[in-house]
Amino acid sequence: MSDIRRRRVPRPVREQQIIDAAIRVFARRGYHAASVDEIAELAGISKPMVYLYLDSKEGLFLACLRREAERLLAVFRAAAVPAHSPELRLRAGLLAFFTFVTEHRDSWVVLHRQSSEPSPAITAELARSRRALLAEVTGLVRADIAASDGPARPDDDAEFVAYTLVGAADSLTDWMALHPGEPPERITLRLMNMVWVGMRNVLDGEVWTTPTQLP
Amino acid sequence: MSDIRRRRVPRPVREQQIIDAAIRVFARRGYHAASVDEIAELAGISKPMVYLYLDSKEGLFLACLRREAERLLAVFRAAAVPAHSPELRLRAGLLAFFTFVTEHRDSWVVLHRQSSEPSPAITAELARSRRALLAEVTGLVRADIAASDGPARPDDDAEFVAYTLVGAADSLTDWMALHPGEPPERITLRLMNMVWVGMRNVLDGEVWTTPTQLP
DNA sequence: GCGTAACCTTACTCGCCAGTAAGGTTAGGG
DNA sequence: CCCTAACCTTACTGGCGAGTAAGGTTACGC
Repeated sequence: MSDIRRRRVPRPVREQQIIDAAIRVFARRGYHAASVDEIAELAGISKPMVYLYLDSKEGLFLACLRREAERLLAVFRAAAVPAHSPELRLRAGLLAFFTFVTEHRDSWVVLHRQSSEPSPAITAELARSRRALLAEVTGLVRADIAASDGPARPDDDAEFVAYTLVGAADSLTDWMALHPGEPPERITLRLMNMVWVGMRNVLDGEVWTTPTQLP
Repeated sequence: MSDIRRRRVPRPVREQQIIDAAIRVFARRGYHAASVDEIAELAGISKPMVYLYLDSKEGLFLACLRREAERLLAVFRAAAVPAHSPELRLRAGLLAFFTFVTEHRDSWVVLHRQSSEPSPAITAELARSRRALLAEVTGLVRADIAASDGPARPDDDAEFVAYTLVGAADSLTDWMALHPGEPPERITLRLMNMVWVGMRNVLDGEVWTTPTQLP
């Protein structure tokens, strides 16, 4: 480290340290159970600093949401560049996602595992960031529709596929925790194997191909 | 209703009413933000009754978890009977799930959308109920492996597929909220279309069938 | 070298909520 | 009819945690 026992730290740096600590605590305890005191202590600072810089517990949480949503989206967009074919874009996007979650597990928990509605502002920001990710995925899926030779499908289908993909990826996040050795590449590969063919089925209209007996 | 303005209600009935109310409040607010007072009021009763019958806030939450986990498992098992072919079993299981969530949205939220760790006992019970559902799905997937003619695959793969399915189904729960008209049958059909073929790919070993260009 | 702004702390207040004490009321068995 | 157990209430306590008041300390520009 280059900081020679510097107790006093300039505001922009300290703000990031506070947000770093907050993400860890919010992820571990959830919004309500997290205490600002614990966050402050983890950031190596006392509570009033948090209020001076981030305004309130809600403001602190919003700052976490905004910063991490931005980060995740940036990583995702950088990977799924339009230069590739639709399926390679999707593959790259998934790989970027799994890599991100491997490195920033807490961020994903804060962004996507919040059940309650602590306040209108938080509900809104949470909805914003989730919609942004879903929109990105839906865009990839739609690019695939355009590349397909079938008739134009309603947007419903792209959205449906996007929800399926995001949900699957989120759940596989837990699977990763159970299998620490597994590299993101292998998970991406297996998930691609599992959904790529099926996506075309859904996007080309619903034709369940192999019913062996009818109910 | 058959109750002729009966203020006093026998314990077993009242307990269920309290749990009903608790599920609604826990789903809406989350474990920590939920107040026992609000639950009591919604159950048409005063707070000490809750403590008399369910012991503590934690005990109340555990009762909710146990009752609803049991319910969901029962519905799922009743639908996915071994008499059908593997794919029809899976279809029936998914349909049962989506039907259950349509009718008992709050139960699913309480069972599956809890990020924090309020107490060791709750963490344990939460893990138990999730593992039970995953085990059920993994069982279905394994039945499919047995029916497949490929070599015996490691259990990893069945578990991987189960996580993907549960995650996708959970996320589609949100999609359902956005499309209230959509019947569970249509969602099940689309999801089957999307994953059925791909499952075989994963279970038969990873062979990404259609890469158009390599990275 | 000194003053001022930026950085930081201790030590509070105040409201909310889990949990409880103490006792009131009705059903229904004898 | 009456009395006891089951049902239910009002009215508290105690602690935790968000938010703040008041003031102390160091860097750094001039």
